[in-house]
Amino acid sequence: MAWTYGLLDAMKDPRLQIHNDYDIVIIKDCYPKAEVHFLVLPWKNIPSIKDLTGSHLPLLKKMDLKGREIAREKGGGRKFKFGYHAEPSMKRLHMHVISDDFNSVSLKTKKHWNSYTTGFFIPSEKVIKDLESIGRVNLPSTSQCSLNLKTPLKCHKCSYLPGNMPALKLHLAKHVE
DNA sequence: GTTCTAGAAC
DNA sequence: GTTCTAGAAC
Repeated sequence: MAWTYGLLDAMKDPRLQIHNDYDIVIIKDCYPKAEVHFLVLPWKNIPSIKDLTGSHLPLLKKMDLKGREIAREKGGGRKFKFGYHAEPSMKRLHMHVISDDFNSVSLKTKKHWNSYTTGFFIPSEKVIKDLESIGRVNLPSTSQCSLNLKTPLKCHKCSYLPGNMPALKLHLAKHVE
């Protein structure tokens, strides 16, 4: 499927690049799911989080550090999440740098929501800790991933349980103000 | 990953 | 009748 390789073109596009050096690039997500949403990618051909080993630690620590730096510089004081999807749809390892308002017209589905707010989202710190301790990332199983994505909607900041996506989006607006 | 839309849910 | 979601896309 051609669309799974979309990020390989996007990361080369200077119009999307926020930062670019010899081993990593940071781009704006083309369909941001929050007010600020960047992707940190290595130039090295690492297809997915499943391919990571201890040898990637220096690179992952740099991606983490640069991601936090960009969030500080471009985040306008917003709070951020840093991490990876357990089962990404697109090729090339990419770390999400996403502001925790989730205020975006591109946030449309339950899958979108649950991919950032359940165990489907693997924080960057955990990826690094797993590689340091066991030399690989301990990921949820395929069935655990599927359950995470189908979990009933829940607000990430309070106990509110929205009945559907429009209700969630109305509720999120209250946390922003 | 998105777009589109049938039919479920209300 | 309208809103919303889930699944196909050759």
